[in-house]
Amino acid sequence: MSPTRRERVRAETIDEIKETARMQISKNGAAALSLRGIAAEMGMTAPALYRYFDSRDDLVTALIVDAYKSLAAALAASQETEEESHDKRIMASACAYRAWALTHRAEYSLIFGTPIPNYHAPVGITGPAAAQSLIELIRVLDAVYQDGLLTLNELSPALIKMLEPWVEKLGYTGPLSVIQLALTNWAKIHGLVSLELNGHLSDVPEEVNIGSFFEKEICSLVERMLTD
Amino acid sequence: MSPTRRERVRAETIDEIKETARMQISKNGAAALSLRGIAAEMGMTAPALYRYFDSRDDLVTALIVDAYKSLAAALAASQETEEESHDKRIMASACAYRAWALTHRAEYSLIFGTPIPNYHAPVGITGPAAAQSLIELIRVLDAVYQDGLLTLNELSPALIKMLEPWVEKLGYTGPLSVIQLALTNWAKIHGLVSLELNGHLSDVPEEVNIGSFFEKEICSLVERMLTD
DNA sequence: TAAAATTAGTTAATAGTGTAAACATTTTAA
DNA sequence: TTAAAATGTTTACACTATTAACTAATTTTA
Repeated sequence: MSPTRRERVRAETIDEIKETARMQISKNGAAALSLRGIAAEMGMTAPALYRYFDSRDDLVTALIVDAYKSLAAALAASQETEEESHDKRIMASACAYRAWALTHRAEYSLIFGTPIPNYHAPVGITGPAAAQSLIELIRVLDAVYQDGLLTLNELSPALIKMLEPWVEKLGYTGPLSVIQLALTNWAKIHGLVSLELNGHLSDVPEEVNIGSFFEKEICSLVERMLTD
Repeated sequence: MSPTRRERVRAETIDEIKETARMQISKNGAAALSLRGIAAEMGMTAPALYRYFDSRDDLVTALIVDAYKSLAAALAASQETEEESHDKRIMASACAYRAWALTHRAEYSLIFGTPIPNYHAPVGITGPAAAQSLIELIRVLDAVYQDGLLTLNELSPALIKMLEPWVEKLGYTGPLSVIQLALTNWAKIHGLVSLELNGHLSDVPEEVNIGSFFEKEICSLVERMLTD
């Protein structure tokens, strides 16, 4: 059944609230998000927002879920290419991760930054959303594995025990070692991007040179992963 | 000249304020820090704190500088050992980084988390403090370099341009390549620790198994860095 | 030692914040 | 047309940082 008029304008209002919130976050930082500010910019009063979100935390949770979806989409889009070479595809994935972070700072800080005052993410909701992004990173490595070109590690019992919960969570049926590689790759990429975005790599955050630094690192990361 | 009585109790009060702040941060998160809360716990009123810090931001800055000093000290302490083998010393450094992060969550989130609402770190003050920590990471690698056991990379002109500012900032006179290795190592360690602390690696943040995951990663990181 | 100056605290007030309750208005459905 | 549901508003409360004005204690100086 098609949505009624009322449902449509309600959905539009929700989108407007979230969009306004994202603008405020990218302008003043995630923690400075203010319901009153959002409402004012929309020509409403703050309590009206409670018709759409039960609390500020609920709004933040919705923003986080959206952010994960957006990141997953960006990663997926990076693989929609004719390119066959695995190393280039991995590189594209890593660069897409960094590019998304640089162009979606509000969303990035929502996901990976220190949470907002007194906000505690409901893992039941944000967990699955986060998994979607990681799955995209795994997909790329899985393709390499399918071609028999991935250097698999031997896993200690302790490692296996830690990785096993991910199997179910991600719904990935390949070897645990692929998950392990995806996680460590993610950590390295994330480490670089995180330091860059928080200004720990340079006083001039917008330095172009960091891009080449990043690419070189991903390059050597890829080299060590591929057999041939 | 020895400090007067007044200077002494003033210093003690400042310490008490900072200590109370750290407790609040580790309890409720960095952004939830409240001057009123601190004052209440100390049996004072909030405005009295302004005799000791010009603003909440100034207090935060002081806490950040303290945190960097504490991290640098922990890293330095990890090297005060009879152990001669380089890989074990590097491992000790990395583990000390992680251990410090796990045991000083308040300080860690102050340094590496998303900044507090509307707080902007004065780089002139926090920058040098941050450098102190990085220097400790470099020191370990420099020892390897001095023994001629470090695999040095060739640096592209773009990379050199990015790394050069660090030379002056850190006061390190060895090859740029050592700085590059220290930075990328730091990024990888930081990536792992950051994901772990923010609960991205597991639903159960206190899982012991993550430790073995971390150690295995640092191991292979070290392997690739040492020649022979 | 007495007076002056500095320091450390207070209370009161301003301008923000999220959120709950009560009420009014508009839109939809019977 | 009437009842119900949805969407607002205003008001109020308990928080937050910060400033100004004032008081009391301490230290310094004459």
